Amino acid sequence: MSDTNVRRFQRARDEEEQEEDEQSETLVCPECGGSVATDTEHGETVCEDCGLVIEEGEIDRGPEWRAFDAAEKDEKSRVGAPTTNMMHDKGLSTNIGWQDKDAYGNQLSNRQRQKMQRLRTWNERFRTRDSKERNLKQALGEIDRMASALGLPDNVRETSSVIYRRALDENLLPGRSIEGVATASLYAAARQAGTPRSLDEITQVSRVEKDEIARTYRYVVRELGLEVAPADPESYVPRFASDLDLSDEAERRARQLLKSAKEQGIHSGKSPVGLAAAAVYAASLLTNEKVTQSDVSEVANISEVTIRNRYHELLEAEDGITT
DNA sequence: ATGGTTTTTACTGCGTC
DNA sequence: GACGCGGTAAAAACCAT
Repeated sequence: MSDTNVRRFQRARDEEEQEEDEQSETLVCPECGGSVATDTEHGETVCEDCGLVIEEGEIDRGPEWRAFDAAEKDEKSRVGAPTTNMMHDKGLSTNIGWQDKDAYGNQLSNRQRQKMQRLRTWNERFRTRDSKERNLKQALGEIDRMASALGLPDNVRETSSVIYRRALDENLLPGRSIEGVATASLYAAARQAGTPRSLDEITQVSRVEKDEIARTYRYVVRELGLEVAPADPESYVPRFASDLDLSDEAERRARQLLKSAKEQGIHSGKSPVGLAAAAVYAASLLTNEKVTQSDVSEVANISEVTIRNRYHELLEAEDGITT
C-alpha cells in the first residue's frame, strides 16, 4: 500500500466515523460498537461498554442537589407556588386554613381548635404588620374590585398591582388617598395593556372623583416615568362593536377607517373614544347595519355631534387614501 | 391664570315613515 | 308628529404654557 493510498483510506475512515457519530446519538458507540446511554444527571452521553464519552457539557435540567428520601427532597427543593403581585405579600406568607380539620380531614379537638384560632389571629396580625402592608392590602382589594366591575383581565390587575407597589415604594402616597392612587394605577395599567377604559368608566366604579383620579394619574405617571402611549382608538372598536351587535365585517371596516385616518394624521389631538365611535358608526353605514348615532353615542359615552364631525373626517380620509 | 383647541349642550331645519 | 340626521353657536372642558 502506498502512502497516498493509506491517507485516502484514513480519510475514508474518518468520514465513516463522522457519519456514525451523527447516528450514535440514538444507537452505537464508534469505538466498540456498544450501546450508548444518556446520563442526564451529568449531562453526558456515554458508551455503556467502553465508557467513551461521546457528548458532554449538555445542559443539565435536573436539580444540582441530591436527595436520599422524600423528606430531604422537600427540604432542598426550592420551587413552589408561583408568586403573584396581586396579593399584598406576593402570596408568600403563611395562611392558616379556616376549616377546623387536620391534614387528613379529621375534626380537631376542642383544645386544638382554640389553639388554631389564636394562631390565626396572630398570623393575621403579623401578615399585615406595618402600615405599608395594610395599605397595600386595602389598595389591592380595591384594584381587584374595580377590575372585576370593568371586566378587565388578570394581567391588567397584575400590572396595576405593580404600579401601585412602585408608587408606594417611592413614597408617592402621603397626601393622596389610597383609593385615588389605586384607581390611577388601574387606569394606567388598563391603557398599557391595550384594553383601555375611559376616565368616565373608571370613575363609575371608583370611590373617588374624576378630577382626583385624573390628577393622581398624571402625578403617578410623571413620578414613575411610566410610558403610556395615547390610547389607540382601535382598541375601543371591538367593545363598541359587540355592544351594538355589529358583524365582524363592520368591525373590520371600522379598523380600516381608523388606519387610513392615522396615515393622514387626522387623529392627533382628537379624543380616541370619539374617533372609535365615529369609525364604528361609519362602518355600520357602509355595511348597511342599522345603528343610529344616538345608539353609538350611548355605548361610547360620546356626544352625537362629535360622532358626526369625526365620521365625516374619517370618510374623507378614506377617500383621500384610495384616490 | 390664560389662551387655544376640542367636546358638549341646546336649538333648528329637513326629509322620511 | 316622531324620528334620524345635519348643521350652528355658545358654553364647558381640557391641555400646555
